[in-house]
Amino acid sequence: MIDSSLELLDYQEITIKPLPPFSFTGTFCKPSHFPTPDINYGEKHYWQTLLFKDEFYGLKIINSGTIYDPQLSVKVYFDSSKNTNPDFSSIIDELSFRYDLFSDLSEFNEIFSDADQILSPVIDRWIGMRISTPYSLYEFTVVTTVLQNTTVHRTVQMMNNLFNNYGKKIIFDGKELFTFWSNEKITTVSEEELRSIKLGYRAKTLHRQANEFQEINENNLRKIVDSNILMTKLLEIYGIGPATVQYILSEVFHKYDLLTHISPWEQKIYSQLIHNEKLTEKNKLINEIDKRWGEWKMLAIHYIFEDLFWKRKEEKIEWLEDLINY
DNA sequence: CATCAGGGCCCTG
DNA sequence: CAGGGCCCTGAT
Repeated sequence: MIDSSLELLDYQEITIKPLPPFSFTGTFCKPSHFPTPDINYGEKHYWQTLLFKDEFYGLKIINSGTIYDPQLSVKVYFDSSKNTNPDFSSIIDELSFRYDLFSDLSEFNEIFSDADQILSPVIDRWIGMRISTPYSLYEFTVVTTVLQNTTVHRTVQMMNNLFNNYGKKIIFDGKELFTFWSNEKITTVSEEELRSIKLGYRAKTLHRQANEFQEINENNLRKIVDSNILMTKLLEIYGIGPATVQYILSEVFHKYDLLTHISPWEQKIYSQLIHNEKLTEKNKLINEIDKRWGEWKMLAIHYIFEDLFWKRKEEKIEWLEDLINY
């Protein structure tokens, strides 16, 4: 790429105290997600880029607290030559929403941490974990679009092609990471060009979405309380169908009370974990999940899922390997 | 080599 | 409301 990289030397350190209990690792590190070149994490540190209100930022998030007295130290790197007065308080608000830092999960913990056979050992390990995302709705929609009808391997390839062509490479804290691009940028790119970076028919989807997002105000969508109303709105976006909308509802908007669709590979995983069998009928699974976890079902599923993928990092789980197509 | 399915969705009939 | 088409790639 001709576009040169941008080095961010100045930073401001801000402190956020999430609502306890809070799991740093559980909230920031998601082993079930595929890797992207805008994020990097280690034991106690997490780095990501951020495109926020047309400005590029680099974030280093440090766990400087404990589960019951949580604290995050966030170094916000910025481009002091152009961005002389960054709005740090808006950045704090945005991170708080995206990572769901202040939600109260005490009811969830109370109901399930002792009595629930499947959940209680998982909550034991991951108490305070949030369903979170580093992304805006637009960015998340791009991710889910390149996930559709393909293997993880090719998804990774498509994301890298997108970041290489439309992202901005920034350097901060010794890290070299790409930022996401704006939807405006994609509106100026032809569908043919998108096809040339091997997005296949998704080129059309991404192009239409970029245009549609000119009219979408994410902050207004965040104000919608009713999950069903929000779901209906989201389904109006081209390329968002029943599978994708579930991920968006829980990961972007932190709505946990809707489960209407189960994809084939997830069906196999739930069958194993809940009924200890190869394949349970979809409706039976949906009913069982609703009966067990009610209003909290998507959060419960997330806990179980991430726990499973953490285990997978330590030891191969045979029945699971077959379901993950790399 | 050729064929095919893969963490869906849109569109048509 | 069921089912074909969609792009590319690695597996067979």
